[in-house]
Amino acid sequence: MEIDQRNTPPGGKKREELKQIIVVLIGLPGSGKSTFCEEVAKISNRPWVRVCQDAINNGKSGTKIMCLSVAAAALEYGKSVLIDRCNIDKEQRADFLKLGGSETEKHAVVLDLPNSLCISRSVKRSGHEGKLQGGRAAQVVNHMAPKKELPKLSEGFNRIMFCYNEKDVKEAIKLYGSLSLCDSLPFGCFGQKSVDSMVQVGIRSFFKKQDTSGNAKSVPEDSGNQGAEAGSHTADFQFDLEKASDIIVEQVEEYIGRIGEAKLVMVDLSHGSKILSLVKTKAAKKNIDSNKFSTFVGDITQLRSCGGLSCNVIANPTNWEIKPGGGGVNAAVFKAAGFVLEVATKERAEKLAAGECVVVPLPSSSPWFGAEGVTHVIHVLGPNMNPKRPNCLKDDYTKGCKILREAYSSLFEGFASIVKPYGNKDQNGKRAAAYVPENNKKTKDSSSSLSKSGVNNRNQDEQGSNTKTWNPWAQALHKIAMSPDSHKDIVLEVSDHVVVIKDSYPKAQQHLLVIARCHGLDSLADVSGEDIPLMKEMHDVGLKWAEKLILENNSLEFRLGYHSIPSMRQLHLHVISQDFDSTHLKNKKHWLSFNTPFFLDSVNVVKQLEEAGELRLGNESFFDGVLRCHRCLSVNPNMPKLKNHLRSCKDPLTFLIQNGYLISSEGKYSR
DNA sequence: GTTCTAGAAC
DNA sequence: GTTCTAGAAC
Repeated sequence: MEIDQRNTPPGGKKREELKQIIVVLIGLPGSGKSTFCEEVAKISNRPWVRVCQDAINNGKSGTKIMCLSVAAAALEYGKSVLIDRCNIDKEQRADFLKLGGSETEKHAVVLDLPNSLCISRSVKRSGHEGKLQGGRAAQVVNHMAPKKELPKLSEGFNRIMFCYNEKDVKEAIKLYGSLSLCDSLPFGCFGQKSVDSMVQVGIRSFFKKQDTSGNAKSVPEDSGNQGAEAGSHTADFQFDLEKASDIIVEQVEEYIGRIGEAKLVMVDLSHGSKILSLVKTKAAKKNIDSNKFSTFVGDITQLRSCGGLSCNVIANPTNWEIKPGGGGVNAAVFKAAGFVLEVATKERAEKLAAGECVVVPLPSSSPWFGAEGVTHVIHVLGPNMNPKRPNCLKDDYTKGCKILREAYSSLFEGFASIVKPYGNKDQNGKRAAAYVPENNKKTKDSSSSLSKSGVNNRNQDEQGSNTKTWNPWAQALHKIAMSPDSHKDIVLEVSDHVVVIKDSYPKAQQHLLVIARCHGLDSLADVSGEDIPLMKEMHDVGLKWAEKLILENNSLEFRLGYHSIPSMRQLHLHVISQDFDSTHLKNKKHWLSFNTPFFLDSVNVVKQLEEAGELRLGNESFFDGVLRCHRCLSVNPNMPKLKNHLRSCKDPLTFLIQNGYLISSEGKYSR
């Protein structure tokens, strides 16, 4: 099931690789950043997303983290991104350079127009998104101007373009606006005046932190020095091992009954780990079921690929700022999970106090999600007994033990909250496993209390349909599948294995359901490898109907997929046009259930079953998300506004096209 | 899943 | 005042 290569370029040429670019605009207020972005987007046929800090918060000014999050999502969806904020110094730019993959090109466009021009423009403008206008604008520009710092390739940019006047800007707009999907630009610095002349025009402070060595070091490697926690030492485990193992076993014993069928495994990288053997012995003494709690020697970041263990949830002994660094498990976890974990973490909590934890659902764009099947990371902060680190408890083991106990307790509470809904329903199904790294205690204290909002997430895990009771209103599809003859008025097609109907409450112009007729297949949770032929048949039937409907109206585009956790009983495939133009599309859940990873594309479901033999399902935490347009990725404040926006947004569905998920008159799946 | 509606948000 | 959301009931 691969994309039909014939479809994409109309010329029949083999599809070239799509080049994604992140362009970091650099310039004072009034330098023309927003105009640059708007002009480029206007003339370009490439899917640009403008990430504007002045308007990112429902049209109001937002935070850098919001910008990072939106930019990361846009890149994930195959868009190129324009970062429309001042990005005046290296520090401001650094996080944006970590976005995207190694294939993503990082460009800087410097709008270094005269300060006087920036000021006069800012003062005069009205209706500015960031409300920066009038006299205050002049103040801000004057304040900001001395802090300007010239970007360098060594920061991580592939290309830097300097504009000093309106003519330069126009040329840059033309250049970026003319880039088609697969075009690239030469790497290097372009248009830069000589250093001497720059000093002459009085931008001396651009050199504030300039590296005079002339070395253009590769920056991406130095991620270690983020935050106070970074250091050359690995996380020194200086908690008394006897005491620690007592507490661990005691806490495991207390919580093991509360996590249903889920399992706990404690992991250490080193053979002959003292803490592992102590815990193992003590757990055995207490007759803790070794099927439910075990120890394991191996790399926590590669448990599935190298250890053969299928785990969803990883406990991470982090630092108080919940940031990468430290060199131990924490550094490894952040590295394996990628930058999206940092973004997802920041959205849930800024810092942790000792003994606290935060549950972070891992975005599906994380490499760890795909490679190892990790769905959640629980960051937890333990007590610090190392005098070389701040907030050392010295030898105060009364306090230390209390905090360690709290740390494990909150960790297991967090884990239980993830697995609870389905964890104890299934007898033979998949399970969520929490991994408790050995050096799970460390470092600093923090004064602020943590928002534990992250703890209320539910996990996909197992939806044991054998035990699930379905409400009467949820039985309609089941009844149709079991006796299609009694529903001839609504059945479009019936075969031995499937029934096709129009959805009674279509969420788009065209919305069909391909329902499996098999007994005992209530939802994706019941599907296993043996159902692959059925799933393929459902896909083919859905595809056939989509193609038929496209023949009748070639502007329709379709997506085929399943809800991770359906409301209606009986496995059913949605065949839904991507206009989402329907009076029945009413609430957030309607939208999010089709436009987040809660919706699983049929091709991907089959692929996962073939490759892994089991499925990774989405969970209901996606329903907490924002209402983002599936085309241009803009965020809309409520459903009516989103629906209004959808009526006019014409951006291509790049993400779906790229992944071969979209069925349109332009192309189709191979069979 | 939908409908209805109280009350929150604007 | 109107618009919009979200929870209860089915």
